[in-house]
Amino acid sequence: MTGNSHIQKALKMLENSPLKLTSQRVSLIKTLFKDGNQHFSAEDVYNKVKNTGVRISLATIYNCLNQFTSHGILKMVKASSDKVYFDTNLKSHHHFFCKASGELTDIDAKKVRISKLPKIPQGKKLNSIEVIVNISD
Amino acid sequence: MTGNSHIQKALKMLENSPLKLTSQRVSLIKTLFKDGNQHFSAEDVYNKVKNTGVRISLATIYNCLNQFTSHGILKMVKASSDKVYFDTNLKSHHHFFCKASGELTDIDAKKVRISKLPKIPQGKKLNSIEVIVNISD
DNA sequence: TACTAAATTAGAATTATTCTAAATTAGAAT
DNA sequence: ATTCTAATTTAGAATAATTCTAATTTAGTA
Repeated sequence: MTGNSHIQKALKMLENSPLKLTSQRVSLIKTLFKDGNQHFSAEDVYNKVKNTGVRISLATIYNCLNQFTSHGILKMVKASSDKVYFDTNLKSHHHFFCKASGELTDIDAKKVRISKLPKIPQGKKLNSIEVIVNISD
Repeated sequence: MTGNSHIQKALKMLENSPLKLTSQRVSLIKTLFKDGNQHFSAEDVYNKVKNTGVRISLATIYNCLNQFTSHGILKMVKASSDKVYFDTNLKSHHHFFCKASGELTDIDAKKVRISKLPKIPQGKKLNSIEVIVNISD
């Protein structure tokens, strides 16, 4: 184990972005990408980081998560919940969402095939397709 | 025109539900279902109703929209926005969402075919599949 | 007509998120 | 190395959507 490759890849993306390499951003990435694909809210991240001993303000957490998202280092997921989740899985994929438990799980893009789609409205271009499979107990 | 059939159908659903037939609920349904399939936020509804001369408190709007949703008289839609939208289109369908304009448009279920889907996790059951086609200018 | 549980309401409370303005810092220029 | 400047961080205030509270009203039943 010569360093976690998820972390390395994310740090590389940060370096290649116009964002400055601050200690907060580096700590954040190390915490977020440590355990592979994960979903978390801003509050989750705030606590996760706090547990590592580092202290980053909630405002900074929000700032960074949003900036990471707009620079492709994270994805944002909105399921039928009341808060935004961030996703370290950057590959194209979909989600199971269980409203009762609030649980969000990845679905590999390969496991879903969309074989028919309507034409995109005049003057607009396709950006992404999100499939949310709502499940319950 | 012997009365709007969308309104009639929604009112029938209200009557068949355990919800009481209050003047607020009836006004709401008449306003919401007047123009066919529509998407609106709670605030939109509040203003829409106010324009008809009727006054219903915002708390009641929220209460009713939520109750209508859980009794199948409305659908709730969450796109990549910061508020919840309610949808009078009860048929199974999907959505185009343009983040820039905030515009949400229906896609008929027939225009989308999902020909492959992963198996549902242990002990859970499939509830619904939501496809959001994100578009931009 | 009276009764009771459900519904409505104003306004307070809550939650997630963004904003503000002051202090700090990364990275470029010297 | 030192200085400089724009970007970043931060605490705390502000905002926006939504839910809660507790008092009043009402629908539908007895």
